[in-house]
Amino acid sequence: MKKVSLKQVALAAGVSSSTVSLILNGKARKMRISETLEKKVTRIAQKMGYHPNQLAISLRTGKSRMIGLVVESISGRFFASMAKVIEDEAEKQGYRVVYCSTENDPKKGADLIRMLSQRQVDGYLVTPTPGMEEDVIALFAANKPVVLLDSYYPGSEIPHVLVDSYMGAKLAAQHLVSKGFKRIGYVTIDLPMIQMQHRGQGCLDALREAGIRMNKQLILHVPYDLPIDKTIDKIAAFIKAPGRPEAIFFATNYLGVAGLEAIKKLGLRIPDDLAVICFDDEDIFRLYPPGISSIQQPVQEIAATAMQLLMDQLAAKKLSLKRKHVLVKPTLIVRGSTA
Amino acid sequence: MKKVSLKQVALAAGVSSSTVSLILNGKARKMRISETLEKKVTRIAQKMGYHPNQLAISLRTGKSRMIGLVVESISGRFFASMAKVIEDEAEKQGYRVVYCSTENDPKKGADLIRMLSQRQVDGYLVTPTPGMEEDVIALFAANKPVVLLDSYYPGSEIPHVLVDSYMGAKLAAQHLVSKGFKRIGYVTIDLPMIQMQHRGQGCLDALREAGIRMNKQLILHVPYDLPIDKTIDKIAAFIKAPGRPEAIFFATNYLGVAGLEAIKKLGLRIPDDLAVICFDDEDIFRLYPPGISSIQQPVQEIAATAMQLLMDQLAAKKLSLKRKHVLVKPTLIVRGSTA
DNA sequence: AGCAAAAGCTAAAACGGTTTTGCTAAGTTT
DNA sequence: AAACTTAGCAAAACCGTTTTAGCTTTTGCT
Repeated sequence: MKKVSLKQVALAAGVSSSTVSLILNGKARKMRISETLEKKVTRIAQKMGYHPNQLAISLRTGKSRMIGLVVESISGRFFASMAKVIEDEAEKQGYRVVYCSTENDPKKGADLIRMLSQRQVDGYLVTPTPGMEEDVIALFAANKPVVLLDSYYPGSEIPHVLVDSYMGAKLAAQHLVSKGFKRIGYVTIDLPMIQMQHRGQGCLDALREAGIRMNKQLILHVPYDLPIDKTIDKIAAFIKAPGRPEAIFFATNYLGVAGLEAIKKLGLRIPDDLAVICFDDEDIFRLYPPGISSIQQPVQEIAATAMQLLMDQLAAKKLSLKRKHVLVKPTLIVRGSTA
Repeated sequence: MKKVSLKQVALAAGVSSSTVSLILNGKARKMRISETLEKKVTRIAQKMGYHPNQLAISLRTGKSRMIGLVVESISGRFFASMAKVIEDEAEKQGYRVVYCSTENDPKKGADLIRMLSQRQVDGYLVTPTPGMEEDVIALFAANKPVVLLDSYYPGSEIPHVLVDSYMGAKLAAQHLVSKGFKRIGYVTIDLPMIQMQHRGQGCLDALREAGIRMNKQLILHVPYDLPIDKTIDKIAAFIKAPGRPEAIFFATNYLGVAGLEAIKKLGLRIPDDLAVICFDDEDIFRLYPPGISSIQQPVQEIAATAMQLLMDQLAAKKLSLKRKHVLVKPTLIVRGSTA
């Protein structure tokens, strides 16, 4: 089944390996190989079950036809929803996708970039996490095709595509306001990533414009490396603190799910005791009674656009793209949790 | 950042590339390279930012240090829960994992195997799906390390590790019986995979042993390629059919989630109107009120064992393993849905 | 007939490493 | 002093493919 090399085919056909290579790559015409021979070699290669060694091809040509996808967590929803779209898109263009997750380990990100580069991937799709900034920027500076997903590095020119966090957060907050809620809580994660700042700002602006002032007690910053049960406890404490919110806006779906657990633990009813909305949708939000409102990211569009940007870079030698930074529009999904 | 080759390091150090290779691979001692030179070359390589081209190494050594993981769906839960464990385990042994999904496309499975083999992966972890049987068997026959997950091919000797479906199904059915339910429905998927037969048999035996006879109307076979909304409708129809079940046992978590949607649609209350238990746990089952009972697979154990089996094959030249077929024990998780 | 051009294919270098063998010079034996 | 070791490194073969630059043999033309 394996181990059939060009050389063996050549031997069997009684020709040189270059001839076989030319024929099998469709360059027979260009190289004036006779049709008779072409047919013969093709048949023999077929019969012997020849399949080229992709490693050798990559080594020789310098193109691996692989792109690396670096995400935060391979079990996460972002990955799950993105992966298939990206893979399909890549396949259409003849590329394979290699998935990697940083698992929030600052140094693992750098390692992964290095590892992908050693394996000669042609392009990189990465969701920026703290700790890999220099490596990604170095990569792009070295003229490697890179597209950032879900976030970006302010000050760097690296192409990216992500949802409009500011707009999404504003939509969510405005929705809560329109439902008559006054004491609106905001639960966010304590990570220095730019989109988190945008979400906070969007929420703040919406409330300010509605004439609602936000005090510190209505904002919860959850440390990013807190274990899940501690996170739930922290949110529960936040919910039942004096001056408790009537509605909560969770800035990520991870926090939203933790929030649901906290609410369940406290025995509160949604939306009667507490309304809930969450940035970024989740399977569970659709199903969980009474349905959790959310800000939905157009995942399909993000993935497709990112691949487009990447393919542009792969194709172009030096051609500078026009739209390198894409902001896609989120959608407000209203469900029972904010009724 | 890139493009530093062995040769360049050798040139810079004023030695031959073989010397550099030997030193960088720790074979300096064995080859009696002077310590002075070793230090010097190491330093220079470091300073130049040399990183070996993995493709070239693989081509030369014949080992890619990659293993291929072929699953049904990359967005599915099975993948999500398995991937991290496998990746961690692989990393410990210095291997990278390449993920692929067949997406239930019979011919894509075969393509993937071929593709992985062209990329010279060292070993294969695959969840068998219809349509790739011959290819996987051929692979194993060609002496490639292969381990099957989640299912297996009866009659083939390929190592596998999976949960004891028969026992799991029996546990679930017995649990329902012990709760006093008489009219127990069984919803399964119409796929010819062996573990599905075991689940059906386990359920049947449990009921028979309890003196409950199962009639055809209490069994629903959902066609495997039915779109999700049709599946939900079909389950809903099954639930409200004459002679409706008091409790339902879903044979897969996919069916279980669809079932929850159906029940929600019908406005039934769990467990008052209908008790529910499901083979294979899901995140959502923990959270979904009142908690959905399930048969939990020890995912961690499955993944670790599978990697163990694979690594054994990778290490051994011909050494036949003792335990090639592993059946792990499932656990009954009792939640509110069967109270 | 003589010569250039075209046809049809191959040799060889290159990609970037690993690994075995070989060569030289100094040190050790006898 | 001749014969062996041994230390220290370089040469070269090899992995499987692509690709360019030839090398023969025909064919076409005058």
